[in-house]
Amino acid sequence: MTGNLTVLERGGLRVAPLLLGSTLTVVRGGTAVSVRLTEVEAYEGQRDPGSHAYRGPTARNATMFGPAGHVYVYFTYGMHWCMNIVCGTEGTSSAVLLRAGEVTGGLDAAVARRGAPAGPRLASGPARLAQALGIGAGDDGSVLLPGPAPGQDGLPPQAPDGIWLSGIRSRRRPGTLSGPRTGVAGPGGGPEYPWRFWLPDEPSVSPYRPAAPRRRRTSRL
DNA sequence: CCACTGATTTACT
DNA sequence: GTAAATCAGTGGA
Repeated sequence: MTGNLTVLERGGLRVAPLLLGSTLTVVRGGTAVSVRLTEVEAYEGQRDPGSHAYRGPTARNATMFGPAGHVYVYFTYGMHWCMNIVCGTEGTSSAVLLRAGEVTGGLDAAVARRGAPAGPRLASGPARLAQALGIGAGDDGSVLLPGPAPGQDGLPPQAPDGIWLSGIRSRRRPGTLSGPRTGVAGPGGGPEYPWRFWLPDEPSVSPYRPAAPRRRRTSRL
């Protein structure tokens, strides 16, 4: 199974459910961590009020406007990194946010990075997933490589640094669930955009949470 | 279990 | 100036 990633060009909304159950492996400095994806969200560029690309290209979202098969990584809330896979044709700014997964390889490294015990919460939530994988500053724009990483599935080890995706489906798995996106403010977070997808009966799937009500931050008197 | 709060920085208005 | 595709901790039921 070589991994043909041309399916990503179909766009995030079509691709998101196909990513469920696939395996993402990140190799950094000789350490590999793998997750089996259980929860994702699609973002559809300038036609999607919930997307970072809704108001057009900026320095931050530039990678989203590039070709499919690259990684869009953004920093938010002053401390968290989140990871997307860019989909669609170049210029459409479509992407899929990777929200949760089950750690299937490199458990010790994932536990060390997270500073949390092994268990279903280790990579449950987009920031936890990115942290477990070692994704952060400098990974935005990285290329996604097809197929299992070297060292997996009987391949010889000694993988160079890289991000691999294997096992993407060509058809949506029956029983796949969907609903409104988590933490998205405004109309993009409503039921008109049920673009969050997850697998049933997976403990790593994060609980749904509506956008946080605006909390007063300055001048508390 | 649930509700609420602080953390902490960037990008954009 | 302010909101942000979040998370960990606290306190209460």
